[in-house]
Amino acid sequence: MPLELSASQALGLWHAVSSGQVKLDGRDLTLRQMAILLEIYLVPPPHTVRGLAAKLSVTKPVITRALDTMGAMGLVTRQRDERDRRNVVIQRTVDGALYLEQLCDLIIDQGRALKP
Amino acid sequence: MPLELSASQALGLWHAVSSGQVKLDGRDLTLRQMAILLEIYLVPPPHTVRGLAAKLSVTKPVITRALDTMGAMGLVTRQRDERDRRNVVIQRTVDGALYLEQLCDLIIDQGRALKP
DNA sequence: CAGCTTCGTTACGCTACCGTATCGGTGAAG
DNA sequence: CTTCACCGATACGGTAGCGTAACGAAGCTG
Repeated sequence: MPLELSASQALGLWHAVSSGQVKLDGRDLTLRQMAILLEIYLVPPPHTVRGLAAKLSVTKPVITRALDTMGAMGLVTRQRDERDRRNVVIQRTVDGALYLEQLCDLIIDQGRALKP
Repeated sequence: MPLELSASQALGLWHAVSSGQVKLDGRDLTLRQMAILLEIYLVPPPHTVRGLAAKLSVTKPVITRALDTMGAMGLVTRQRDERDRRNVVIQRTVDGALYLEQLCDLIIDQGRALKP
């Protein structure tokens, strides 16, 4: 199910959704934080700090800090891996799912409202 | 030309493009900065600080700072309005157009590559 | 056990953004 | 000319991000 977008549709959609996010949601997630959050929720677990860092080509402290921030927002949770206690497993939360659901609705609505 | 997206397509696209931006482009624009940049390039001029602030429901210093940063990156330029010298007109640049063209390609490519 | 690797986290100095408040500069009205 | 309204920029204190480097805890190897 590939998606064929025109240049106008692509940038128009990005514009509408970005503006909508800025106007509606006070939380100002970084592009990196957004990428991390989506990775956690859209890719099957388990997720580790090291794995996320490699997947996004950023350093580990970037992940740790992002998890700190998004954890304080209630969007994710961390838990020690009991099988290898060096690892930390990142887990999803209800609030995080709700947040992405909201984003999803915004994207779909703005896509539907693309002006001709 | 409305665009009908499924939930999976919407979040998948957002995920792929966000990750691509993080990995490929060193510039880490804030969501707000991105919204401002797209507003400047997709909406017919003239653009003023006050107008952008109102359009995005943010304060004026946010716009001034974003223009400082993106100006240093070469993405936009500022110029006094000679007809009413209180105003500042924000203008597009070649580099800014190239940057958005790159983003556009990324969105289109990732949309096309959405996994079934 | 000692030695080494692999985790995630923390420390450090730095830069950039935030919101509020204020500041010059400009235009318009009395 | 004085006064007032408006626009963008700046100052300020606070917060949060960055990259590099070092750290403690946990596993692995011999």
